[in-house]
Amino acid sequence: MATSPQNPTDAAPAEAGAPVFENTAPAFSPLYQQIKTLILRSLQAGEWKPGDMIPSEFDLAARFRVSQGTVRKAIDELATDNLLVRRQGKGTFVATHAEQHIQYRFLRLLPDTGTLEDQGPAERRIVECRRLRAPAEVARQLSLRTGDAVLQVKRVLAFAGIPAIVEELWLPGGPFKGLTIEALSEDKGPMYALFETQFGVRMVRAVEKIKAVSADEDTATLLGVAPGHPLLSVERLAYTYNDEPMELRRGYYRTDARHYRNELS
Amino acid sequence: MATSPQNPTDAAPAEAGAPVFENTAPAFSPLYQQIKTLILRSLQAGEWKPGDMIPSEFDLAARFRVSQGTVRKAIDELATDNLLVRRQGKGTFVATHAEQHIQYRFLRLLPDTGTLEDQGPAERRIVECRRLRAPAEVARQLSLRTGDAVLQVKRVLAFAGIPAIVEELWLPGGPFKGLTIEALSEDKGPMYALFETQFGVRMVRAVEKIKAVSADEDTATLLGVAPGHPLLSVERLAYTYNDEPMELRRGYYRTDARHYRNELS
DNA sequence: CAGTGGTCTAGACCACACT
DNA sequence: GTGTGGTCTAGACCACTGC
Repeated sequence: MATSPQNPTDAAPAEAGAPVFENTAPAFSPLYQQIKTLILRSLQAGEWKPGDMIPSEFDLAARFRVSQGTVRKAIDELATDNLLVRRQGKGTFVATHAEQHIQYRFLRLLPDTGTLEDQGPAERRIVECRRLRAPAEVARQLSLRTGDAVLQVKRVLAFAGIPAIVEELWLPGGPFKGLTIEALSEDKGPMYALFETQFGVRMVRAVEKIKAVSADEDTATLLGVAPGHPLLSVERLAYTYNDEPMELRRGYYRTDARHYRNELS
Repeated sequence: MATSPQNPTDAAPAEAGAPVFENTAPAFSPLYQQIKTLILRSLQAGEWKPGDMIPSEFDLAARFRVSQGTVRKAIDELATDNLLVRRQGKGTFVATHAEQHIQYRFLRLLPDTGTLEDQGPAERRIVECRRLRAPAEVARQLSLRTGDAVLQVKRVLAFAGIPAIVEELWLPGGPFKGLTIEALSEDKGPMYALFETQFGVRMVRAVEKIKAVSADEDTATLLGVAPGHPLLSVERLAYTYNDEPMELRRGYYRTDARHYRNELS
């Protein structure tokens, strides 16, 4: 490939698939960024599914007609974004919520004392799973129109028999068509793993807004505390590949014996 | 430098300062990691202070007798850790809490509605600054011995006249010898910036534990809420360069019109 | 203009995993 | 052994900043 994207030389006659076209737009973007975009596109299109091994750096370099080092830089950034996982000697894999040794990658509620995997796995109980029309606020956050079909799921998470979290999920009806309370209840493992295998939806990142609130009657009952008990209110908006919002989640966390852990840097 | 750390060739007679000595220990670490450690050591030693420009990649490469690309990789990682800041065309600089266009890098409390820099800057009021002996729990977290000298600071932060945060800081007495309530009160700008300029202590990262609690009498009065009002309890342990804990901070946040924002990925 | 970081390439060799 | 990612080098050129 040319040393300058604007000035291709003999080595690479720009054919179909060649990612270099700088002269078209005022914006300049480095080759590795273009490669990154192309890889992302393949991820979105489902060419490589969560858990799959993607082609080797060398193969991708040939496919995109750039050097292996350029592909490497693209993959490096996708790996630090947790979209890909590199494994030396084996290959590069599409990240997945299943099979990640940490069971709940997005759950930040930890016990105040004791180890990480102390009192066993979380016990899940699905309370409800309904199909209904999106309220205005839910629709806005999910980039839908008010009244569009959405799924509402309520569930309770407990540790060692003691309920710790009650939460309500809102999912767009289209991508999650066919989701039933039975499928949710029977499933073992993270819900986001089920979303991947059953609906091809991979949650990539999320933003949470946290507040302290007083428990209302219903929530207090579900969590086994007195009404008015202080709870952490956690509102999460989760996104799939293209910064497309795919889940709105509102949870109430008991923090008597647990805390929400956050790392700043 | 040699292509193999274990097998130096003619080009670089290992002299003082050469970072390569793989045969001494069973652990293998890549060259760029060793360079990273050496740069970190210079940062800790204060050879380059916050805001300073460090030598160019080329100069560092000569100094450490490695290629520029290897230095680049080391600096890349230090930059993603927010220890260094690269500025194209200008140089690489030591990160600082002052002069960062975002005023409070570690403060995650945002207004529910409105822009980032909406209702003006935070108003700070120092309530107290005392020198005393470390309680057991404080000492443990700061890696001190019970009874060692520590500084305790209490302050209130308000936005547009409405108090939003009350917090209590514990600082080790040694590094912060001479810190007075006057210095704190007169200071404009982030407290962590003052720590850098006055005490040479740079906070690099922090871990926060978040809970929901009910306001006690004193806290309620300071924050202008009723006792029992739900508050966010935020306990922060902040570290300087060598993962050395340097500040314990316990804060209570009002979250009526604000929320703690967190990004998951 | 010179100096800095940023991109891209090409090739060599190492460490690791599987077969 | 073969194939993968991981490290290291050397050199060329681009983009940005400030003199």
